[in-house]
This record gives sequence, structure tokens and C-alpha cells, in this order.
Amino acid sequence: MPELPEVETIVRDLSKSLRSKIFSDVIVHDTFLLRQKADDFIRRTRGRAVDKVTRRGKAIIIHLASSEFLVIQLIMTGQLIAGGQKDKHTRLTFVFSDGSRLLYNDQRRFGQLRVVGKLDEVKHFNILGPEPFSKEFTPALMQEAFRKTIRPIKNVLLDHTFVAGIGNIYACEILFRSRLSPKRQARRLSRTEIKTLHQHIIAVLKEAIAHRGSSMRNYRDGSGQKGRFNERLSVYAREGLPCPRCGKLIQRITQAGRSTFYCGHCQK
DNA sequence: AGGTCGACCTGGCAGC
DNA sequence: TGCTGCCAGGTCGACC
Repeated sequence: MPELPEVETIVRDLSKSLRSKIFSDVIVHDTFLLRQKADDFIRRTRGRAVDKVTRRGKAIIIHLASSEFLVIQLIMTGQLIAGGQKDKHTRLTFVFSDGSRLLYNDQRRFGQLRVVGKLDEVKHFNILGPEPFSKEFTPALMQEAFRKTIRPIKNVLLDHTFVAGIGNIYACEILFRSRLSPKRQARRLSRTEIKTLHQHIIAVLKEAIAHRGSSMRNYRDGSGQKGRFNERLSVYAREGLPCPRCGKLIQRITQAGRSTFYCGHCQK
């Protein structure tokens, strides 16, 4: 479900709404999503104060005052909703000492939650590439990564060991803005094209955050609201509609088992 | 070793 | 209405 901009929106909301709250109870309605025994998860959460909330890639990290971390990966359909009514997709209910509640809802049950003492206990974090807004994510680093692969550029953008946080929606949008065909081999990109791509990765993600992310079906922010960026999508989920730049029809192809949307006329 | 594919799970929607 | 098949924002492991 959510990519970097959606998770960043949730993290910013939670940073305010959870500030110095204390987990007074955790009700596990569905143990399937927990990466540890439910009693261990509850024991390490209950009674703990929230220190701060951060993000790594598409994962939400709630720093507990106990120096442990509650790591939440929403994967496809996970939602964290403040207040609201429990429904059939509510998998956990977090109760705070001031009486407020935070629901974890997840239609497809792909989400993962765990409490760890150190972040490197989460295997996923150890293979994750740099954050796109970090200093280390540079055109030079991209060029070095591209040199080593024969894959098309779309597949490389989706590879979280290359850069963290980009998913299918933003991979398509970034390539559209960069006027690059998703089928181009990454290693064939020129220095100038890589620089352009680098700029658009950052610009598109920042713009999406400014619009509180994109809501296709399930994404909601911490207040249960939809994101507004999907109104600005140029190609994603727009097969057969006119390209906003040239008017030719948007095409859909499959790459590495995922849908790619692009304009065959102005993405070269 | 790099790259692709299917599995994971649930539900919405189109087509018949 | 009810069935079938396809599709979905991600990640992981099996396999070539």
C-alpha cells in the first residue's frame, strides 16, 4: 500500500499525536501480523512511553522510552487510525493512558509489527538502500549501482536495496517526469539522464509528501483521511487515458510481475 | 550471483 | 445474482 510519501505523512502525524503518550494496553485481535509471541509483544509495549516516531524506507519506527523500538510495516493495506471504530479489519488496538486509541487495520494481513531492542534485528533494514533525501544518495551512487545491472530502470527504482521507499506508483511517476522509458536498461542511461532522474526522484517524493500522499484504495493518513496526490498522477493507473504532456494514450505493460504505466510517445 | 516468479491474504470489480 | 478471473500501493524465498 503505502510508499515513502504516505508513510512519511503518517509518521509526521503520529509524531504530534503520540508525543509523550504512554501505551496503557495493547489488544491483539489477530496474532498473525506479529513477528514475535503476542505476550512478548504486549509485555514490551504496555506501560512504555513514546519517545519519538521516525521512518526508514516504508517502515514506521516508534521509539519507546525503554530504548526499544516498535517497528510497523504497513506493506500493502495496513492503516494506523487514531480513534475510530474497530471493524473486521482491525488487527490490533493500542490504548493510551489518556484514554485515546490507535487502531491498526489491515485488510490483506500482510503487515508486520514487532518490538526490537536494536533496529538491526529487523533483517529488512540491513539490506535497505539509502534514503532518497539523504546526502549519500547521489547521482554518482546511482551511476555505480546502474553499472552493475542489466535490469530495466523501472525494476531498479523498485529495488529497495538500491534506494529505500520508492514503490510502484512513484517509480512510474518519476520516470514520466524524467521522460525516460521504463524499459531502458539502467546501465545505458547517460550521466545527464541519471542526474535528471535523481532530481525527479527527490522532487516527486517531496511533492507527494506535500499533498499527503496518494490514495488508491486503502491508504489513509493517521486521521483516516485520503491523500491528495493521486489527483496529480500523470500515468499511474491511467491506462488508455491521454498523456497530460502529449495527449497520446497511456500504456500499461508488465515488468517483473508489476504493472508499469507510461507514455510510449514522450518517454524515451 | 543476479534476476524473475510465485506465494503470502483479502476483497473489489468487470465480464459473462 | 452469482460465478470466475484478474487486479491491487510490498516483501520474501525458491529457483533458474
